[in-house]
Amino acid sequence: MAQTDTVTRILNTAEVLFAERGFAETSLRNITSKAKVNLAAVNYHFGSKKALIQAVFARYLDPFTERFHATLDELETRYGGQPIPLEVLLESMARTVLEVPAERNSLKVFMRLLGLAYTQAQGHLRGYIQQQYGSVFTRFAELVRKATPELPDSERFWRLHFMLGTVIFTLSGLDALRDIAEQDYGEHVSVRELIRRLRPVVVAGMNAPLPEDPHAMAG
Amino acid sequence: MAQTDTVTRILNTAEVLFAERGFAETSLRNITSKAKVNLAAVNYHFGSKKALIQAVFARYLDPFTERFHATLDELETRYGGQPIPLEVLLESMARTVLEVPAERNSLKVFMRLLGLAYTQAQGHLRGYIQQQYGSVFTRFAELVRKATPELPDSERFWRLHFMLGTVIFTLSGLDALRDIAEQDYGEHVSVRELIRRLRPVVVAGMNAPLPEDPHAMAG
DNA sequence: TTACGTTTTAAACAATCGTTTTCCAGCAGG
DNA sequence: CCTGCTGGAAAACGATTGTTTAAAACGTAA
Repeated sequence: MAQTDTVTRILNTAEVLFAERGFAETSLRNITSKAKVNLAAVNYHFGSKKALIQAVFARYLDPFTERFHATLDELETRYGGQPIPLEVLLESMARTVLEVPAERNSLKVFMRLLGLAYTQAQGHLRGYIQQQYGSVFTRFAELVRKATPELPDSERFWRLHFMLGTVIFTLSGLDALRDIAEQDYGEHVSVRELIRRLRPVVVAGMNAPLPEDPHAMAG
Repeated sequence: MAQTDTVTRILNTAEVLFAERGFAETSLRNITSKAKVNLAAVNYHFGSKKALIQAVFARYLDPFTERFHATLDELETRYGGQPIPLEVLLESMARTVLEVPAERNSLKVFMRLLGLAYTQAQGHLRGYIQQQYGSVFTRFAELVRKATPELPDSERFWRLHFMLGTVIFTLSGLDALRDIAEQDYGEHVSVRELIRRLRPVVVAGMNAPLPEDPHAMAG
């Protein structure tokens, strides 16, 4: 199928350009010219630029959610009702995140896209991701709840997002940070090296003592 | 001066729209029409859209750096050579961040702009901020170094950026998160409430145990 | 008043955007 | 044969972008 070739060439080029410059700053002409396909091909195969953006995300998130669900299945049977330790949960998530993009382009692109999805409002994107892939996060959050029964629900909610922020923010802006680190310390860090450094920080953050309540705590 | 009125009305409108939609998604016509000034006023008073973006940042970052330098001066004389505790440093930074926008619009706008500066590449912006306001961060990092002498330099560098990511990511995407939290727990969190929750997490993250080294650690 | 520098205004600029239309090439089954 | 369908190519669509131009309005000093 020559059609598939055009589609994947568009997707491969689009994901890189989106990750580099963002959605609004990347025109369809940028994509199609670099991908060596006709301009109209995007609207022909995807329908619109919005749909192309969603397709780029789906190509990462579909295999990710599938594998992550499988991983959680496996964990739940292995621990058979017993709460799964927080470290195991986080480690499993990190491993799944690392696995998926290995087959495709790079983890950098994947993380950068996640960061854009969060910050670059784009209305439709956040809704699409929430609706399409929200279930796996809900499931993960429920397992984290069982792993940290001492945490008030609202406190755990916020800490999960704090940690999500740490990881996505770091890996999303990795290129810029890597440049600074390299010129400051002359050391080049790999993504896996970074995740190794992230783990104890994330675990410590989740297990931090509860904030003292100044007036009254709603938790 | 009627000129100042136009300038500030442009800035006030621009910062809100930039924070809401991003830079590329906000046109000069959006700004000028909402600000009820002529379209050409932007190019007349600021020169270009890029310059307007930088001016928006400068209006927050100039007073911030000035106050933060003053705060650090005060801390250094109070502790007279002794290392300033990490909690004090973080607390001082948080207080300064909270102080500055109180006079103007809202903390939300300030944080959202910082998030955009990080993620929305915009080449010129990152360079501008780094070059214009890098010194105060360098000074802060040096004080953090003295406060955490047991940390390897590279480890501290990364953890500082981890924590920066946590705070900026959280407060930058606050609106979206707040919506989710509100519908999940029915509880409305204020920014100060969030910072109260952030503090123990950040401190714990900075003081986390060092990662075990799998092969060899360069730090 | 006249004159001058500053600010505002309306209009147009060229460039780029996402999308649509039109036409053509290739290949299937009747 | 030609009919129908799919994918690609070129061109044009109208809309919107940041920026510039030129003239009008303003306030102030001579």
